[in-house]
Amino acid sequence: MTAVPLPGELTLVDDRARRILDAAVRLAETGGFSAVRLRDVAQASGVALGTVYKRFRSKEDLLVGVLSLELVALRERFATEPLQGETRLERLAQCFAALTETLCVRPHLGRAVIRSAATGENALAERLQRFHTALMELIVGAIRGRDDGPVSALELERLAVLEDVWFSRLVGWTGGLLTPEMVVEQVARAARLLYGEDGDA
Amino acid sequence: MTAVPLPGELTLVDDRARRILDAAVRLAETGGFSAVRLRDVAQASGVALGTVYKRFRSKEDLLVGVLSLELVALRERFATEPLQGETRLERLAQCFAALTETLCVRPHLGRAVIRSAATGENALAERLQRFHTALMELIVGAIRGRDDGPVSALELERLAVLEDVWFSRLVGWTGGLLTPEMVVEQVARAARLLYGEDGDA
DNA sequence: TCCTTCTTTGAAACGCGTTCTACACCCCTA
DNA sequence: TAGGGGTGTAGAACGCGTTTCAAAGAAGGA
Repeated sequence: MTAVPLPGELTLVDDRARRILDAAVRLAETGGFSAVRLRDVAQASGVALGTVYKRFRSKEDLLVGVLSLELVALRERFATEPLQGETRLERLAQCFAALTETLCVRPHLGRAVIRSAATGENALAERLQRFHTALMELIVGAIRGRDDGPVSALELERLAVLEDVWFSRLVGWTGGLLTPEMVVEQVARAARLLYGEDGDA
Repeated sequence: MTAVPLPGELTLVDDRARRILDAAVRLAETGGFSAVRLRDVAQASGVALGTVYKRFRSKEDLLVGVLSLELVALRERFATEPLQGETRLERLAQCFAALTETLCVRPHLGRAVIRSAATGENALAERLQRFHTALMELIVGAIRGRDDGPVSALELERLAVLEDVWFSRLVGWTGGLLTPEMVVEQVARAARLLYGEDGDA
């Protein structure tokens, strides 16, 4: 009996898929994208190669699956320890700093995952769409103050822009053009441009 | 005698490299990334496979080279027929519309090229850095009005953000999530967010 | 003209993502 | 107890990016 993934939900993977994802993480941590050889993934997770392809459409699909797991972990972390910033702009910066840190503390893994997400394969669209939605929800939840009302459409547009900036800069990091600190700093600067220096709204 | 590429310059490719790039364009136009098989590129351009690898470090490198060629063509077009918009914001929107159109009129080619640029290979860093610089110069030149002064640092930051938005959304297009019209529209909207609705500054 | 060095060539070889095939297993229903 | 559909497995096979290598040109320099 295999668990069927619900629409919009990131998790809900069966036992085999979980082991496959774990193996992919281990391999990517040490050697990055190229070290995630699907034969090795299969062996390390104790399944046949065909089973890997039964769960994931491609190597990139698998690594985007890893990305989703990271997001779930971060979501739980934010649930237990909310961001501390006074203003929304501060919390925004902290949020993207945490997101960046999550990907950059294990550089090989982060690069592999981002590269996979950036590939732009049509087969990845569905998974990436879900990831995008979940990320947006995560950010919205993380930056909302205790006594804030609902986020406006304007706010959502700004957040989408910031997400784009973040993604682009991460690709720059992946390519060796930027450091994680630069990524964080530049997203924060973009946020200031969008919100005005004061950080109200 | 092989032409040595000057730093910061996109063109200056020798005859063989040019033929290789042309062949890559032809193949990518019809079948996209996967149709650009380097054996075919070599045969179609009349050189040996080793020569292709002498000029380009990888398949992605080759396709980023194609991207640079596109940029050169667009630069010449802007030089002969400047953008017509009244306000800087209008010209900005037109500029990104032209950029998007350039990539999206031949979808297979555009997707292949963007995918290559998004790969985040360290080996591509240098070439992409040059491309990025040239693109920035192109945009700055294209949106400057006849009687404008030099662009401010603030303006450059805003443009960098817009470039990020554009890139991210193009990746979205590549993945089948967005249409070219949506890309253009959303970049324009981001510009309005950054500049304020009026479009001065 | 001969030697040296660099480039190009043709072809083979390697690695790995991806697909395919044949077979075993398990659960279900008749 | 027999049969059948779905899933997993082992392993081979295929395609293509990339590397390697020996041999052939090509372009100076003495």
